[in-house]
Amino acid sequence: MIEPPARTFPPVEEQMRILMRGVDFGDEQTRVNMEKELRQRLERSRQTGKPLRVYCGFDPTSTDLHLGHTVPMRKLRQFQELGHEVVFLIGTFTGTIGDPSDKEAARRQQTLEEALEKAESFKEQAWKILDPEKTVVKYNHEWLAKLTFPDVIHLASLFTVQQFLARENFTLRYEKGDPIWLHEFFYALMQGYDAVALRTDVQIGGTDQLFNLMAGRKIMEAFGLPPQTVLTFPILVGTDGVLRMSKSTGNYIGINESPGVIYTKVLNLPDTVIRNYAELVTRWSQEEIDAMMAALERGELSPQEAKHRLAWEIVSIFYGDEAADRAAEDARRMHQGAAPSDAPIFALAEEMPILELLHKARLVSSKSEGRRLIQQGGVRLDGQRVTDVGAVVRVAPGQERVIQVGKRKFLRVVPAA
RNA sequence: GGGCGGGUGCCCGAGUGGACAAAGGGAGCUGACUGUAAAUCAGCCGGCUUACGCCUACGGUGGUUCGAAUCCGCCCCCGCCCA
Repeated sequence: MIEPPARTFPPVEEQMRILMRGVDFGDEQTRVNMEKELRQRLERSRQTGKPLRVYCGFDPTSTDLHLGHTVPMRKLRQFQELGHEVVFLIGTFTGTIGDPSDKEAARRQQTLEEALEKAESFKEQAWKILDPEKTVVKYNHEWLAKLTFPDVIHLASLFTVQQFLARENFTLRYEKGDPIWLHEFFYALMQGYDAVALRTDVQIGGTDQLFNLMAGRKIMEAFGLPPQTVLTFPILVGTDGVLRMSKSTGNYIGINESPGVIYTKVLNLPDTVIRNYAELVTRWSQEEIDAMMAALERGELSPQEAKHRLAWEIVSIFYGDEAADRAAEDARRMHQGAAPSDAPIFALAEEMPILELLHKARLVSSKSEGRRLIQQGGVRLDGQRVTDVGAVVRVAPGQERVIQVGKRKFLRVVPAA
């Protein structure tokens, strides 16, 4: 075993200031305890020159990462920049069970193959935030799938049923008479065992993960390891302004979505979530955010304007300033009924009934839907409302026509080469 | 293992032989209104079709019937209570 060369780290208090920003436990005592633990760990690491090992797990339940995922990832990035060792853990095994933490019902199970496939795309997207050179990627099926039944029984024996039933999401389902499958209890055990397998110093996650993170501490102790320090963060609400952002509730903003889509989704957020977004997904300092919120309060800044700033900032984080400028301009044009610059283009070889065109261009999911939309006045061709369901679209050489469905869907129709 | 109650469209949920593509609510979509959103009002909301209509659908499967989400058999699954 070769010892890695000792590193040097910034002063502990400087690290603490950066790392504790945004941390929220929902419980003051926990906060005090964890802050103290983290400080001790940082001090020791500074003395020994050994970086802390920090991790956060992400279950590959969909192919795309969204803004909610980026909140803990940005914290990982901070650890990374301070010189610590970051593990980007992909829950290839936990993802097949489904985390009951945020669910009123059990999540659909998937196969390991499906999870592995999604893990690949996760990894790629993660590099928009994390430094790939400094990140260790791990997959938890590598150790969880190898546990034997006695191992699992041992893990299970560390907890009581009451401890699990005390969790709100289980209590609610229990009281409602909704099924709670036994395997759902094992999620926390698996996540806790990840911490053992990784010999981790710090684990971070959303506040909804507190139970799972604490379970990890208990399991580490049972394995004779010092319990990990846990840091939790507020939940990013979704585009509905109420529920936690997640793909399954459809209220998400994917970091792989086009700049235009991200920009307009942010613009359409309810006013009430501006602070939540400003604090969790921007690069702004606390002072800037407080100033902006104060200006909003005094009516000096309109909510629309604040959301334009947010939208620009968020697009800029993932795509750069230029793309953010373009997205802002497109949003303005779209509001006036013009096609945005990134509207999809459809090459039309010969004239085609509009219903077929809408369907082929995937603006509608069926011809019936397209027919209804036309009857309701929801389809425009070059700004003119289409009234005839049987209308035929043709495009002259060199010409470009614009089809608009509803307020937000645009299509540019050009002649096929 | 036993008793009882259930499994309906994206979700919740009504429907117990024909009037059922299936009440109602939510979500979603379109239009009007509005400073975006929300709220409100109106419409739409399985597919194919100009339309008449046709096809697919009420856990699975096999029956009964002119006709089944609805009745019967078998199977699978969930909840509650008992063991």
